[in-house]
Amino acid sequence: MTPETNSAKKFLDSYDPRDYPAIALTVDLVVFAVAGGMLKVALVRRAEHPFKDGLALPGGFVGAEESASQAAGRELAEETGLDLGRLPVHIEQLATYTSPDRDPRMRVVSVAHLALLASNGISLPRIAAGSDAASAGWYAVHEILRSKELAFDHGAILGDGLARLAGKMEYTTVAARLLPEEFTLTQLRTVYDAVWETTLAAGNFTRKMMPQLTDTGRKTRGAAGGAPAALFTATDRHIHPPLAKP
Amino acid sequence: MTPETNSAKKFLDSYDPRDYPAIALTVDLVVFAVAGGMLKVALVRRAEHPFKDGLALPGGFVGAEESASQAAGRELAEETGLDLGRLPVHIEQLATYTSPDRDPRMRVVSVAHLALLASNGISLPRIAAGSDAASAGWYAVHEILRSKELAFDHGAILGDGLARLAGKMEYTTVAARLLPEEFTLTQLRTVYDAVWETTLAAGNFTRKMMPQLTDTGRKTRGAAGGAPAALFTATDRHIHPPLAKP
DNA sequence: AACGTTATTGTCAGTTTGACGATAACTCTG
DNA sequence: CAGAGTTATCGTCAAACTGACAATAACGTT
Repeated sequence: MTPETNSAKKFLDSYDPRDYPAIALTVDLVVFAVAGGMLKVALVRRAEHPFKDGLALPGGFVGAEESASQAAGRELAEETGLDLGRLPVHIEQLATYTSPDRDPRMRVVSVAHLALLASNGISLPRIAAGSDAASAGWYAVHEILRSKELAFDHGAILGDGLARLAGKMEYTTVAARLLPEEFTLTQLRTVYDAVWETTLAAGNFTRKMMPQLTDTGRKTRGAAGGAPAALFTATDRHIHPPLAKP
Repeated sequence: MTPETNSAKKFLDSYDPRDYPAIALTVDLVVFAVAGGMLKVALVRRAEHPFKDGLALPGGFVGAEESASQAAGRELAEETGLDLGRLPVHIEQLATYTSPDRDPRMRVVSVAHLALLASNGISLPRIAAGSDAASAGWYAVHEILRSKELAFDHGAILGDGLARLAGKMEYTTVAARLLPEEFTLTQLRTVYDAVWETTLAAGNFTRKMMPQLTDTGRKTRGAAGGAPAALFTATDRHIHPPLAKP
């Protein structure tokens, strides 16, 4: 039996790092936010080869004493300049991409994470370019996916991230993580419309979601025309039965 | 900025493997099958320290030219002696475990995979112990989870695997991957009962699942009492609306 | 004060669910 | 070979849920 066919447990007992090609462990971030009725993703324009001047997901190296999720949080702060202490961000692991040739330089294993950034639905925080990036900004997700112009396998990762979010919104209240602590049902419906590229009926949406949320008792004031809307908060919860994507 | 805080892309440009601690990339397998009305998982008893004589998930090292999913398929064959060419097996990536101290010997990053082995629901193929294992066999999942006696973080991985399967069975027909190509509705219901630890009502289950499956036109023959049951096949499909777990 | 806009509630027909009974098609037993 | 026991499938019925609206109420603006 060759070393490769041994199990990892046995293998490790006689493992010498110098005998084997090094592996770089990284995280890539799919950072979503909603603005102007559209789902946006944070992308950086690469300053270096390969894929120089191409668009890529922000990401970075996992430190020796870190877990991937710790690295994801740290990179989110560093690479985009977002302050996690201030802004509430939801992060979860998405999937891991291990194809041996996904990076032409060496073997790079990337643990992709999905991050949901809370916003008011109008404006997004400016994001700063990280060390290797020429610039960074927010891009419309559905357009980017159709254009297929992301570096490395980041197009596939972005697609997986969107699928995860769209799916989870059917049976949980995650969509609320893209909104401020308190929000109206219309804001929440806007998130669904942005992610699903749909136009849900307001009345039915309210009837379905209302019981899943917590009414703060307060209402919006000074909206430009129209009745004031009730303000709700949400905790991550299962919707049962799910809200079906049309 | 320290090297660690650079993004991976920049980092790699000046990367020297010798400067950084090596990372072992492995796969762990959560192999499920149903027998005797219970959900079983394939486990090996460890022959070596650490966790000598403890129970662990089968797994192994990812080769230099392999992706994690390729390694998962190879290890499933090698570590358990199952012949994938013959037995139909469904494999999907589960999650990646990266805690720096999850293995006391060195940094081991493990990409866990979920594997569903088709069986007739009665007997399971004997599995052979891999190179590092004293023995290997099938264990009742729910009991193992309650006992919390798995090595490393394999208890958490097994729990995540079960949650993934249980959840996916609500809105897809994956459960059929634990059965032969052709199966009856009662067999399928047995899978649901085993995974969910429930007892679903036969009539309602039939009404709900029937339209999701393909009727072969054939029927079972020679069952020990009772009417013959129609034989169905399934392709991976969404169930809409989902079948709710009680 | 009238008007346009928006949030929320109400209505109603059609669908799905959960509980359970009825029927039909087998094997096994005496 | 005539029950008896089992099992698969279909039928029924009230309750819950959905999708498509209409109706009402509560604002800001003109």
